[in-house]
Amino acid sequence: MPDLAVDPGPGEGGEGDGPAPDALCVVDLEADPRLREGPPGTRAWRFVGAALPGARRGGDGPASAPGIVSPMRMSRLFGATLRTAPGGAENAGHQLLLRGGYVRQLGQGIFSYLPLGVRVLRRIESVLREEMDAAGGVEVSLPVVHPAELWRQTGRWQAVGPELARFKDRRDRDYALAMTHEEVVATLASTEIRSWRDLPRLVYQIQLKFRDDPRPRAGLVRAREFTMKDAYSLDRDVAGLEAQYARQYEAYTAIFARCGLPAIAVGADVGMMGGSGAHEFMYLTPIGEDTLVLCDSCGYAQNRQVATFRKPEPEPEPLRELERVETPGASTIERLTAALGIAAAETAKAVLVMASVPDQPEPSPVLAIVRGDMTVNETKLANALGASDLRPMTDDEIDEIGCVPGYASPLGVAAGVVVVVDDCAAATPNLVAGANEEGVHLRNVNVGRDVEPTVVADIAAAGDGDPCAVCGATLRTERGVEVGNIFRLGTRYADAMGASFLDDDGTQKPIVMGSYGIGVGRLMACLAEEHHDESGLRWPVSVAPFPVQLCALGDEGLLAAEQLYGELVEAGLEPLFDDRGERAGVQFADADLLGMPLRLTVSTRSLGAGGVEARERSGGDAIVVPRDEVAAWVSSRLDELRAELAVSTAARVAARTASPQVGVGG
RNA sequence: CGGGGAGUAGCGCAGCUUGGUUAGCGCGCCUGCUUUGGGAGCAGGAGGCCGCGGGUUCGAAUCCCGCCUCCCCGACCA
Repeated sequence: MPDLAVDPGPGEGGEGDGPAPDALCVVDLEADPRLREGPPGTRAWRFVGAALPGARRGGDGPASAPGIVSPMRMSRLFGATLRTAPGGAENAGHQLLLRGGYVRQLGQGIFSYLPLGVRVLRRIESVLREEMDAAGGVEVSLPVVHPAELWRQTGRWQAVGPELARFKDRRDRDYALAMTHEEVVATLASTEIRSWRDLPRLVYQIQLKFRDDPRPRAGLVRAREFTMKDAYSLDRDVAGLEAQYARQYEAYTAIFARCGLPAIAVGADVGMMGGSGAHEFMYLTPIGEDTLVLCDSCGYAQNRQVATFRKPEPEPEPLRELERVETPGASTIERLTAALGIAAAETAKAVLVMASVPDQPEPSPVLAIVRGDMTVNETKLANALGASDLRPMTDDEIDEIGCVPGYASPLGVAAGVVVVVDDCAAATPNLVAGANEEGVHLRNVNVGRDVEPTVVADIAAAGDGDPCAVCGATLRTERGVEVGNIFRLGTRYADAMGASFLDDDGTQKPIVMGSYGIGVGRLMACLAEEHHDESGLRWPVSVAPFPVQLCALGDEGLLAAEQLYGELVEAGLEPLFDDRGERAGVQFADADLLGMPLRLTVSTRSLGAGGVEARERSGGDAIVVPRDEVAAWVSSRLDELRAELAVSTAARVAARTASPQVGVGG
């Protein structure tokens, strides 16, 4: 028993070699009868914890990750379990995280993590660190408060809008809260990277971000303040970027597999990041807000924002004379085709928007044309225009450019209106289009002859039933949550921040960058969504806050459990010990709710049966493990669960990516 | 930002239409006794600026005005 009076003094038991004092106190204070009498005093807590030699035992985490390898008594846990979820929590995963005392909401999109939640985060983070390190990464920690100047240099101070939270300091200088860290990394690189010999590099951090999301929702899935693993690759050339990009793709695949999240990579839009190509890693779930376009035949997978499809080849026919046709009340494609007895594919649909283009002070009017059997994809349209933002035109604005709602047409539109025509509409002859006149359409409109498009591009949305652009098989859509992404940034940030290096040919060249993000809290939320049942969470062994929960029933059970707890701790198994002395039902219900992979129960009954009852949260019958084999059994069962995880996660992915009609088999 | 909904005890809710005793219920919490393998029973108890501010009234949780916050649906993201 350690001497309570010993004060190790500052410095000892600190960073690196010592245990996290609080974690230890929890274990050893309680074992000291002197401290069980009343609330432990601050002195005793601090001194006992710090004075214990070598008290952190076992665990597989590195010594630099305090808090990961520590057991816990529920009597010391902070955070109550709730029988009913707070109102407003809609999806099951979020409800269970609230009910289990993992997280609490503080404000819109702002969350506190309680001890259990923190432990899940730490587990995920240790997977992230291992994979980033394995990919050649080095960890940094970058500021959350950024001087505005940084963002002005890349133009994003103006470009990103209110999602970037801004404030002034006491001297009226502008600052931003970090929503991402490209600017800071590029600035650092400009001083740290001098020669081609300093490249390639990969820096990463696990750091807070703030994005003033216009609409946070679904709990941790879309928070405003969130923790993100963000990595940045620095390379000499595009070939180097491609190599690191591929390496990150592999690392991400490994990360999600290890965490037990069924996620797939899809091609994606680059959004505000800019650059030349990106992938998003999507958790496949109906609660997802993104729509993915998938081909079961060839594996084509893209976010709908950028997905393409094989458009029909228009029948060639001679161009006929333009012809007015009265179409009273036919202000929609549906009514128009009914009125004229033609197919939607024979019509042209006009969509009117105002587009904000970064260098122009005022948004410009845009008239976009697709065939009536297709719909406009706003992201594609924005990309075709180089626009940062699109919004629907108001009625006044429509009037101003000489259009009539429902009969809008590129013919006779005001000068200066940007006309974007989908490539398929441009190639289809003799379309029926609006006449910019109430109740009147035009037959035989031909792009090129009657309409002079500013841009011809693919702006049509792909969807269910469209033919795959690659193999022609039928595409289908799936919902997903974006849990990670990887961007090829190129030299945009290096150019802006002056981050260059001296190459071996004696010339200064800009550093080629990539950036790679994973939302840690979002990943946790997705895991809760994926791994639960009606009674609670069912954490994958790799991310569970504790691998095993120890329940103790009755006085005899409690006594035996105390000893067993010590043995498990000794064996490095990090048990969560329910030492509250609650009734069986309460303990079991909480154990189910909290969701540790294994549950051990010690009671008069189990001891009479020869040992300890063991049960898995994922299901199956309870078994009795002989008293002196428990630690070994737990250890080997956890190993098996770890091994099974990758397989079961792969199966979960397969179940959602294979086409439904393919039998699963026995 | 547009549209809809909600703020009453730690959590979930009723009361409000038609103002009027001390603002209720379930769960949770505290004390005692009994119980003790799937959220126990009995008894006793604690806990409320009824979101905030103003107004109407003899009197406001309740009616009126303003504001704040949160949730949901649409335009945006890890």
